[in-house]
Amino acid sequence: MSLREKKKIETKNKIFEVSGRLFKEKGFENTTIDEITKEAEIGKGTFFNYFPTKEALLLYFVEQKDELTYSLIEIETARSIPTKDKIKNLLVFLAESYETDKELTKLLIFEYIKYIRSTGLKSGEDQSRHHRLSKILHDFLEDGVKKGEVKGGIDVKIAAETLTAVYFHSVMVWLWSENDYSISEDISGMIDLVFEGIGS
Amino acid sequence: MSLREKKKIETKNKIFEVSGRLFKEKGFENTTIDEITKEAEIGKGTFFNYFPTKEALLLYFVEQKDELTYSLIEIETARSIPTKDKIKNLLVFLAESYETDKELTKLLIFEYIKYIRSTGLKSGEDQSRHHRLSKILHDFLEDGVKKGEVKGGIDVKIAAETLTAVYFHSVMVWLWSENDYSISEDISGMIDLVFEGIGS
DNA sequence: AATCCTACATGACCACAGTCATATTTAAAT
DNA sequence: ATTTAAATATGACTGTGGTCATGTAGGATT
Repeated sequence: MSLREKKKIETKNKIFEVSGRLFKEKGFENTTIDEITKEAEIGKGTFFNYFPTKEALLLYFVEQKDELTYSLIEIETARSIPTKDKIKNLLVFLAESYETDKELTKLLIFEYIKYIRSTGLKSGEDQSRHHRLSKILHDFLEDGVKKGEVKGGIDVKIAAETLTAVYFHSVMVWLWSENDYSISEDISGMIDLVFEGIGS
Repeated sequence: MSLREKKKIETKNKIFEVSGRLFKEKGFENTTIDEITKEAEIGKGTFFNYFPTKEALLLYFVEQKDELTYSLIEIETARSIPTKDKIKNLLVFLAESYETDKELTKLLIFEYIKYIRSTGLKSGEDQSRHHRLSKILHDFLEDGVKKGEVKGGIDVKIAAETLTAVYFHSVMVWLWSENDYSISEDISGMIDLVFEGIGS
């Protein structure tokens, strides 16, 4: 590895380290680029050589967290249990992983939307939460059909989307609710309902 | 009405008029407060006497559009048709009302989230899209139960939330998709699924 | 009609994200 | 070694949203 590459990595790490600390200390909005660059002992312009915007930095944290979460999930859900339980476990686990820090999650979702708004989810490049989750659910459901636990006649794709919808909606409502209720029950109830159907 | 009140209304209208025109001409982001105030022939500070932020202005447009839409809906859905169709009509109608201007809708949703993020949907004051839609669906479903078109055993509240979830999710996915497919079919398919259930 | 009070108007000013021309450091070429 | 080229660093500068102390005009009080 050349000297240049070493320095680059070093600088990027320094920015992470410092900004991570500052964000925790005083929040994202109250931390300025000037502060970060001063603490990291680099010029202001240098920051923008590594991250195009302040938000891009935040986004990196999101990606890292997601990476970890999804890898955990894939292990966890490999167990062979009833399809419905598997789906419940998955969605509840995901939801609970946000439960630790409501404010941060709000911020991240917000920045995420801001991001996809400006970039427009270019050409499948971004396998975003949505597609990823949807795909996993899709697999679960197909498996469920094979095992006879899910109706054979349904469109698995639409079913996966519906469950994804239920999940995201629950998280959103929970995030912006004042009182701290358990999101798990909510999701669980909706999944039951989707399995049973509401038509008579 | 005093002269003061008249001037106030006049100024507010002027800001609307001018900003509406400029937003259409060059987009929200590319329109500066300086431009708006110059065109409206007011001081820059004056703008902030009427709207706390630039986004607040945008939000007003949202509210006005919503007001119109919901009043139309309440008339439209009074007709006595099968519950499922009623729900389909409602959600498809709502979704299609966004279909005319994808970019603007994105912007509005984004600003809306930004707004509720900062204010936190204080104390029921904001009867937001979500609660409003959820309530209408709730009524529809209860009516459906009475008419025997919806299962009696289910929790109507959860069912309403599930349908709301399906709706919002469809709109979101549609908004940020590249290709222009029909959102109506999507929603329609999901509603069918929720009525039938996916469990075997 | 003179005085006072209050609501509103105003633009100089500030904070901060992001840019860019220039400088510096590293690597390659000779 | 020297020169050349390319990558990276830098901070003065800019654009813009938002603030605030001060000014001004409408309306009440005498």
